[in-house]
Amino acid sequence: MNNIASVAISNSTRKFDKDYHYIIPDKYMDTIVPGMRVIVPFGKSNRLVEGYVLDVLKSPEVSLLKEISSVIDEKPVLKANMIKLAYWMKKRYICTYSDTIKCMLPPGIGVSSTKIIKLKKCEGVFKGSIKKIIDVMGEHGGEMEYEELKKQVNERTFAKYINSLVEQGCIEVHEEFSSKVREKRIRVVYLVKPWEEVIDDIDSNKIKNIKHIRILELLIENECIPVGDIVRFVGVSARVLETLKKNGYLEFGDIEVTRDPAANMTYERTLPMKPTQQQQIVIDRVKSMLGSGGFKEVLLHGITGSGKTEVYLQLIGHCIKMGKQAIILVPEISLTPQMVDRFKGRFGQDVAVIHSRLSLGERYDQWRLVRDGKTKVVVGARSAVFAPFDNLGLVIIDEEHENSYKSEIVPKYHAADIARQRCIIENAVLLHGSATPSVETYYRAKTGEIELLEMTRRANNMLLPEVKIIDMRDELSAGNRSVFSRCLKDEIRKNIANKQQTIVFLNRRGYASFILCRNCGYVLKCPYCNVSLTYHSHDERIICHYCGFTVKSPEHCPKCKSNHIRNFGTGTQRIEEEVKKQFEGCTVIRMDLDTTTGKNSHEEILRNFRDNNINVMVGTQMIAKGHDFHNVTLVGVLAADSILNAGDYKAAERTFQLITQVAGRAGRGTIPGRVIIQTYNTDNYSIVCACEQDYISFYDNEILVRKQLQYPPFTHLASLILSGVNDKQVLGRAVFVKNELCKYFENDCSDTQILGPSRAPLSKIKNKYRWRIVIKCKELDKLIDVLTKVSDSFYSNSGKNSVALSVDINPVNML
DNA sequence: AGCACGCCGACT
DNA sequence: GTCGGCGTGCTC
Repeated sequence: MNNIASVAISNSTRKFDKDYHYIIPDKYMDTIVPGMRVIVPFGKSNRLVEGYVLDVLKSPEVSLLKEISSVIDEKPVLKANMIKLAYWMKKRYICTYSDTIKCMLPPGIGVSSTKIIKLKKCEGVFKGSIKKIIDVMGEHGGEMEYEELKKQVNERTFAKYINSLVEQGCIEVHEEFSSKVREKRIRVVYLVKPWEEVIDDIDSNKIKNIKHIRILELLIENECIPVGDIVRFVGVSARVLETLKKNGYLEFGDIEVTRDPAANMTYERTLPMKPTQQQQIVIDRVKSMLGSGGFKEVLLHGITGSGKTEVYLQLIGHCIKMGKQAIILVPEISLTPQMVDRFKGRFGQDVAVIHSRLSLGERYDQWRLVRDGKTKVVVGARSAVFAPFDNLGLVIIDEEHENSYKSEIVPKYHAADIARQRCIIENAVLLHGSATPSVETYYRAKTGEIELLEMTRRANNMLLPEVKIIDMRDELSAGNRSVFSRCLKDEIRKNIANKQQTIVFLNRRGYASFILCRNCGYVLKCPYCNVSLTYHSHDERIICHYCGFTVKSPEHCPKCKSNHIRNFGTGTQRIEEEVKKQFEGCTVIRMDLDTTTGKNSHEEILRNFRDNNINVMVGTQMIAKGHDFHNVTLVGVLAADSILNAGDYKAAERTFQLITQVAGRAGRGTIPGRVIIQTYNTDNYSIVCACEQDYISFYDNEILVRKQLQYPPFTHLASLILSGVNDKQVLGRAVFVKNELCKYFENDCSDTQILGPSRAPLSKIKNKYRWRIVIKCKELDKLIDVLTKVSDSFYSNSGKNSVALSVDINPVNML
């Protein structure tokens, strides 16, 4: 008999996270299946906690098991595929079951408990604090929440008094469990008398109140109507309905409704377009993969404008026809109404759109629609990779190179890795799409690990913009100290005069400053790591973020000895002011993280820019994506090398991707666009290749650099961050971790490098000091294995000192 | 994490 | 002699 449940405990820590076995009581024998949440007694005090049933098995290995206390769900919240994924994630990300499962469930679904105290009998004489407790309870009708009572009694040893009162049988404590989200139910009314009789009653003047007649007429036409609607349409109070109930006409009831964010929207139905020849080849190839029924992974490298989205739509359509489900991931920033319209327009009710602006309730309902098989497609950002389908056919990751696919919180997963594992478990096809694929993915495609499909022609015959690179060293020697080159200034003036719009792009990253000589263009680099050194103002030193190499900030350029050496880091805000100052009467709008905090501010700014024909928009990467502004004919890229010098091994790649994308914003209309790129590194390959929109040359160059410096895809990186309030203590723990690492890597250390500990790039956040250890290792499995051992030993020997360890395997951001 | 057990100082 | 401080160890 399968009477034992293997349960993962919610909110556990690594230290005690494993499957615990519980007896399934007879009354739940037929209800409990894997994937349900239960309440179980846990720990010495048997406090009741939420748990997830991972498995149901036979006969106990140990006889002293506790029983499951109660069941939370009617239907499992996790299907078999998701439980498999949870096992895998726990290993891969060195986290807890609970961490992984929280990714899979909608926020707010978790139960929390409230302790309720009830007064039973209060015989005898009470004094002091005990009397106070009894009195307060009495004032509240003999029943109140534990926390509330504790607050009112305000005694240090409150818990003790409560325990003794429970022992005496004076009071009773029980726990109630509830979630933040639940199904939305509304009150409805429906007829209980046959409608023929109701009509008779009306015709025979038995009912004299006109409002009663109106209500009954409505109910004859509609089976059941929400109370709120009747109140609104007929203009009566709910009282009137009570009267009708009393007279035996109607009855009240509850029905469940779905909170649909798209309920009041209409979408224009779009039909599949006839694919171009290149699109057709891709579609046919992926269709045949879908037909094969096994796991397949493919990269679609399609240049901007080659019509990737239409390919996605047709593949998803095919997937639905096969009776399978599909997930399409897009960067959060791309989840704009235009994008949603396109999917809703094609698939209607079959598609659920999940984005961060949904309320908890809306999210919960969308999640349930997917779980219950009521939708077949999910469009969403990173977290949508966990959509609870059970017959997955296809996962598409659009703009696969985007950083937003990497989670910044535990577990620090990359959506592509989760998608791959899901597709392996569920025999589905994984498609990465991008105009500028990440070097890692393209490498896998070139080496034949995954299939490569290409679309090299534009579907819409758009012209490439004319790109000009401006050497800012020339500007300086010509006496121009402004942030704008003379050329860009002229072009902006022209655009203002011609009533055409301009986008000025600046990748502002306050802390990512670098040191550059404005005379010769030399950037200070670490002698050991070939990355830029960064300036730390608090001790006026320059530091390498990789190995910890540091020197006092120099006053003269080490190369040309000039004193034009400067610390760089200009923000968009300063540029906005600068535009206003330089171009009289110019209207300007700024879009960056600081101006888009509001709910719809993002859309608002873009609409304002378009509709009011604002002259100049200044912004960070968020302006780089997706929007077609037909009147934008000029794009200026300031400090194109700002990321290049940020001290990250992905810097060149990111620079290339960003410039390629920003340049694509110019000339989307009929007038050809101009792009002006200002830089001190006119001959850097990432900038040159971006100007020519030449991905292949960029890749060929970059892959050599990666190989030479042993960076991904040739190794796997791990970043371990130790943080805590006491700087010395943190360093001490970092050294401990380093020693542990050396110990475990000792046997085959030949292809592994352990760098650090050194101060993390963000050396102090919220009063916590941060130290970092970076590991480069050729074998992922080995790396994970060692890191698991090291973090286990870190926690089992953590003592009272409060230093936290955060492990990120293959981080996308080294800053 | 939370909670109990356990072994030493300042109070009735 | 007891109350209660928080170090240590465990959680089916």
